Amino acid sequence: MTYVRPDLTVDIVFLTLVNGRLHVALHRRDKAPEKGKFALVGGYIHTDEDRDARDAALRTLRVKLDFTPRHLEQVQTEANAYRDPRGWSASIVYLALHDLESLQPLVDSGRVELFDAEDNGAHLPAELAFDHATLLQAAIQRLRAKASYSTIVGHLLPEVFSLPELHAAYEALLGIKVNPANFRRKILEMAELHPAEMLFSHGRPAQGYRLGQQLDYFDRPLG
Amino acid sequence: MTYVRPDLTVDIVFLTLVNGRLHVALHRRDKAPEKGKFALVGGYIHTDEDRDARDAALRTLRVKLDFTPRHLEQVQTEANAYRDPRGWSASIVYLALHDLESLQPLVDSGRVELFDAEDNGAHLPAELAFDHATLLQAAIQRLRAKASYSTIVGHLLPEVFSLPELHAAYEALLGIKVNPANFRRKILEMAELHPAEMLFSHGRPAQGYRLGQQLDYFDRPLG
DNA sequence: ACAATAGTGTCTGTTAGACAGTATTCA
DNA sequence: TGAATACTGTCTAACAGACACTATTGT
Repeated sequence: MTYVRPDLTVDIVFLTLVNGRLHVALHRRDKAPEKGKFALVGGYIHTDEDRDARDAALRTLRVKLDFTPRHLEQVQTEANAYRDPRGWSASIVYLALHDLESLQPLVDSGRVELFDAEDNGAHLPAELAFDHATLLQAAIQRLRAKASYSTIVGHLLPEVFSLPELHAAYEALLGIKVNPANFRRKILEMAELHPAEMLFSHGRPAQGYRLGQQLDYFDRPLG
Repeated sequence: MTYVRPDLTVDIVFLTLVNGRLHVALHRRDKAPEKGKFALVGGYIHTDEDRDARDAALRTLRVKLDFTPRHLEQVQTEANAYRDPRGWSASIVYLALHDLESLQPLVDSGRVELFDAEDNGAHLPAELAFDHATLLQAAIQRLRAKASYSTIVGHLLPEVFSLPELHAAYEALLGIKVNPANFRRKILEMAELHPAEMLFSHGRPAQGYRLGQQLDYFDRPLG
């Protein structure tokens, strides 16, 4: 006996920080179904060219946006009979993170639009395609959960960042206040941050830092 | 253009505790490919009867084992060109947990065999089918990670359990020693445990507890 | 010199961990 | 009454959080 094989796609929740608020990169669908609605960047897995699902996500971002994000991780798989009007379908959802600055060309060229994703999606377009509003919230929840016990927040910042910047991103993402002095002490103690060049802006210059190759996980929550 | 749709399956990593060691329920494959090898319980998604992937996992367990586990959660999706000799395939991996006692009939009737899954799989059958050895390790890693900041360990115990039992399971799973007095104070403070009937064994009877409906998550690691 | 931002030192209340002691059962 | 296990009280060292202070730049 053979069974009907559901469609298998990847969808990428591409997030960045704009003025301390999480934003998601969406684009308008140019094909039916859901034509004209805003949607996550995504696409079918191409079994002939993708070695695995992660490859499919990276290829999709490369082809549709000409971009490779600083961070990409699998979040979950949404697979059911009712998410797509065409029938049973499965989407492997990925979370992608990058800093705003290097993302700006994508926005300027119109390949994606950024939408404020805070407040449970209150500022998003009224209707997103398929179940993408749900997928988005799941990815944000994952990001927030990881934020308090890992260096993942660093992937929303430029490659070299200062501790005050990291501190601000941290506070924004978790919606809490953390004493700057204590933040500094804890993060330097728990995370592997590599000193980089100094960063200049208004007042005293700040020490720049770079993340280690791997995400590192804290033994206790930060904040 | 249409694309070849990969096979879409669910595989369930079914774990329980035997004498303080994690064991996994496996069964022998009775069909090619990989016929005769031990494998995770799993199967195809039936688009005609399963509403979603979780349903497919539950149905698979019901049909193949006549059993519904106390806890079932999605772990990750392994999707690539090389995990199945027949070609591109995707497996949505679920983690299932249950206490040993109520699982025993399954073992006795020969529907599954339990294997010690500790020590990185050193005590498993030499070769598991497909990439199931990898899927198993991923699920165990997830369980261990969640153990330190949630009540998930409780799902490896009978519905009513004592704090010393929970303490022992906790120590076994994480491979650490925790002072019993401190464990007791912390867990009662952070988790929602509902007092149940007393449990008798050798010495002084222990207060029985029952988990709340939802897993609860701690604000700080336990131990 | 002053505004602005980065970074340090130190005090205090809370919590984690160690450990001694008490309680309640069965044999 | 003693062995076995469950549970409680308390002391101490470590840590989180608060906050005052110093440092280094641009204007």
